[in-house]
Amino acid sequence: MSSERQAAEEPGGPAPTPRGAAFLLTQLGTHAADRFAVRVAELGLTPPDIGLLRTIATRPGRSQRALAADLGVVPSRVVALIDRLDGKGLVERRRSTEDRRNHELYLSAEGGRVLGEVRGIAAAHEDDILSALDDGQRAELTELLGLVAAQQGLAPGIHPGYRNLPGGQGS
Amino acid sequence: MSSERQAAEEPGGPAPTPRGAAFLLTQLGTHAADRFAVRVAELGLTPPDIGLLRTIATRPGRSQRALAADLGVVPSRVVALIDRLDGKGLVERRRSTEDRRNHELYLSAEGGRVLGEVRGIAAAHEDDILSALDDGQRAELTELLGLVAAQQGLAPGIHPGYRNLPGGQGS
DNA sequence: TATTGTTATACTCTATAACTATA
DNA sequence: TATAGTTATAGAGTATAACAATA
Repeated sequence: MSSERQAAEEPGGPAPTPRGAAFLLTQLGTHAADRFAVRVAELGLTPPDIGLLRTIATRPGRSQRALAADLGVVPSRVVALIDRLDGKGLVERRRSTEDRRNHELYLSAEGGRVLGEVRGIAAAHEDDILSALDDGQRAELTELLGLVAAQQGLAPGIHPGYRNLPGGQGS
Repeated sequence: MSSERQAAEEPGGPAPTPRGAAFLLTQLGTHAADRFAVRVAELGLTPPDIGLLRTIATRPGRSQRALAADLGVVPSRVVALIDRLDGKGLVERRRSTEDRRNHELYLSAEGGRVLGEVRGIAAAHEDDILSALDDGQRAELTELLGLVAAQQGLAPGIHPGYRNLPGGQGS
């Protein structure tokens, strides 16, 4: 926040709150995540569920271990997440015939259908969040965010929220 | 995500992961929050701590109840957060002389000093996150994010992460 | 002996509800 | 009776470590 003003030197009013781009990013990122969570909750799903469905759809037949590595979470957490989706009939575990220790993960037909619904929800969500901007501004914003994400080393489509870090407020 | 492609119709490769602006926002927002958390951890503070320090600095002398309302959290949570900061000597609770039920909240001298350090950290954080962009692009991004934040009704400087919503992955 | 998936356990964060003191 | 702050408790989420089956 190179343009941030200091509190003690403002006699007229107290400390300004940060409005730098980094703060705006976390503020808007949390807001967008919250809104999306509300939307997919109507399907009985949580945002982590969605991430799993997407990842399995992208590369079907992989093991739970490999999925855990992709997402950057511990294997035991994948167990609990898959249990949920398996119980809902959205994901199937199939014992590998090559190595019977492995579970190959696949989306069920119903899982594929639900993921299609999620795509519709995501599109509506995008329109909602960006409703302040016209098409040109949306393209501009998307390009700038893409540049930042690439430079910061964020894997396309993998949400860093699967990682384990302290806190949660951010600036 | 109006430009999102469908998985089943891509024979060459499996489902693409979302790259719309809304997904980029949550991805980058979470990433920026994580990075900031790591930075302030060196001061022994968490991101929620920072938000409290900032809010108290902005409007000193207010009650815990009022602070809870500002941040959108339950009063009992403010108790725990202030306990932390009080124990570190950064915040002072003073019994109101007008209504002895109230605790007026103030930053200690040390608290003000630490908040100054946080401003430096926030500036370095901003430079880090935006290092992919030149000055013109940073201004452009900040303006676009400001438009979106205003339209979405986000209060300047108040982090929505203080709210209580399900999930955490977002799109 | 090493690896996959699982279970058992503990820890952190946060909300709800009951309680104390002041009004 | 109502309100400010506090304490006690419970629930969700997630990690670590021990375990069983398979290699």
